Amino acid sequence: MAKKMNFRINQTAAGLRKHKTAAIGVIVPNISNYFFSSILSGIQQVASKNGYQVLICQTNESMKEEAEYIKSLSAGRVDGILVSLSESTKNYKHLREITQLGIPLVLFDRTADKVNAFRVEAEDELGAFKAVEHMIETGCKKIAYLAGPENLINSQNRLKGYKKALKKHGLPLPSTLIKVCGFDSTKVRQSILDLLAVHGDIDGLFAANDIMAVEAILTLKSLKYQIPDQISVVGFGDYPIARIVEPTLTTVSHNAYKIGYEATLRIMKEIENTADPDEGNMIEIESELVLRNSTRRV
Amino acid sequence: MAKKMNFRINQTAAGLRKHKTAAIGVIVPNISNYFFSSILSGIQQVASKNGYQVLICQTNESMKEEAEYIKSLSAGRVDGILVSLSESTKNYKHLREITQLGIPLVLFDRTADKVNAFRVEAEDELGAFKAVEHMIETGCKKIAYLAGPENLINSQNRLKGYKKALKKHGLPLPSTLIKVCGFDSTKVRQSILDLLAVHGDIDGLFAANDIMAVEAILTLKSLKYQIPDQISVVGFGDYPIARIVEPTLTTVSHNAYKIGYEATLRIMKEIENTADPDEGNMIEIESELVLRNSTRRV
DNA sequence: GTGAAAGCGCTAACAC
DNA sequence: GTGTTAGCGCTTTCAC
Repeated sequence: MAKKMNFRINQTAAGLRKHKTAAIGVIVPNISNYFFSSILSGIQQVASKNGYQVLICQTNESMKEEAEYIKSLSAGRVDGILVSLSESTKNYKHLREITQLGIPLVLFDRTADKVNAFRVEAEDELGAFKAVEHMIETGCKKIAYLAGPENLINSQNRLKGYKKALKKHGLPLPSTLIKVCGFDSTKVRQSILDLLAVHGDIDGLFAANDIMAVEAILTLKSLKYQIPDQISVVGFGDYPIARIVEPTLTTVSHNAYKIGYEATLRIMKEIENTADPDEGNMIEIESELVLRNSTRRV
Repeated sequence: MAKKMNFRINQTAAGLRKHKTAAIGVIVPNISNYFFSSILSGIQQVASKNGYQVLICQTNESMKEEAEYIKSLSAGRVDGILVSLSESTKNYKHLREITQLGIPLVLFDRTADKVNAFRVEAEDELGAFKAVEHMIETGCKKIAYLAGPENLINSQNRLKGYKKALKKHGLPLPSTLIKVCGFDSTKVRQSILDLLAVHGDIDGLFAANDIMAVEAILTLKSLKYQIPDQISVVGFGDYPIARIVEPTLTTVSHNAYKIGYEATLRIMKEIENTADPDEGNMIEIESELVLRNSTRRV
């Protein structure tokens, strides 16, 4: 009979009654960035399979928008919230509010350890370490770093990995080898010119993401540098452009899909009160160095 | 007082009472595809600015999942639905159901004119026509076409544009010049080998999207063809890889963001009953030919 | 103007 | 088992 009348339960009413919306809110800096869209794809897949809808919000790297979305989502719209912090997020009041309201919160990729929430991170430090060590092992003696936004924990961790690798192999680290570009490909060309003006003998360049790395390759080629023979280049993220640029880009692969997958598993557990307390307060998704032609062979 | 207690209205309850969820459902084949993620970005931006939340669902090109999401969304979860059809969608029963329920529906990009819903489309036919005419005007005499999935209206329209351009300029069109690859880059290499076996004198190649076009460039380069001098290549979509591949790819730019923007404007009008009846039942977002180095100069 | 009350569509609890 | 009812948190209406 219900079928005959094509009856469908109204999720809004059911949600009101059950104090459950069966929806998860996701806040990301930029939907159309390949890395985030891959994470979103993972989130959507798992959530959907488990009967949750996914509400997606885009902060455009603005802390203000981030706070507004959090407010809006936490007003009974969703059962739990996944957040990847914006570049400009410098305090975490808005995040603490949702945990105080008792709404489950999980941070992914762009995280903060000053918030009491489970974190799903990429292996930023280890990934960067592997990348730089690979450059050293293939003969680089002077490796510059195009860094990401300074207040992002990811940038800080990648910088740590870079420094660690240099230190381990006894290479000097003048601070002038590091240029902060902030994930922004428009600053890459000038940064490289500045670097080369001070250090004409750079033989390696590590960039905080693939977009910057590809821009670096294009810049260096326009300056008639041979890649990888004169300068090796490594990126971060394994974006589609990494396989296309010439030479193809050696890069640290992130497994974005798995980050989304794990973050969603965790938030569902928190919503359903089945989270394992032994799991700790974070997991790291393994990063893998993908060797291509912008670095030399061993 | 309300502020002091940090009171926030419960959207679920308000939605139940007002018969309004202030949410828009979006169904796309693949979130992590650059074209769709750019559209989603546009949708999210406009919706959010107008007080709507965005619920995103991913069909993975499956008609079955598409139908399930439509069922789920139309059960009182959203005020209107935006759909971009999956590759495997061959009938439209599930779409007609939502219009029968009185839920506003707008189709975007991957549309169907057999459904009674407003459509926001890219200029597929005109874009393809411009692309092929440009190849002809720069000296191509025998242009092959790597086609997309046959049942998608976009593929059909691009094919029309291709044929129209050849016809206008009096070029012959043996059916063996058309290879259906289905947006799938894995089939490109074999298709090109097959094409060249029959037509060794091809001097132009038009691909239904940039992913295929880039794969074509890589294949042709591996076969020692000079691009664009021996063979010109044009793609469709203006993905980030188009600027990176060597030679850089001439392609038809879609304005994905605007497609999302316009689709959202329309669905909001339908939800709020302010849709202009004079607007017709579709709009086309202008496509633009972006000239790069995979085609010759005039 | 201010305040009380009905009811949106559902589910959980309880009575039969 | 089957049927009835209260109430989730809000908005709208209607009475004051």
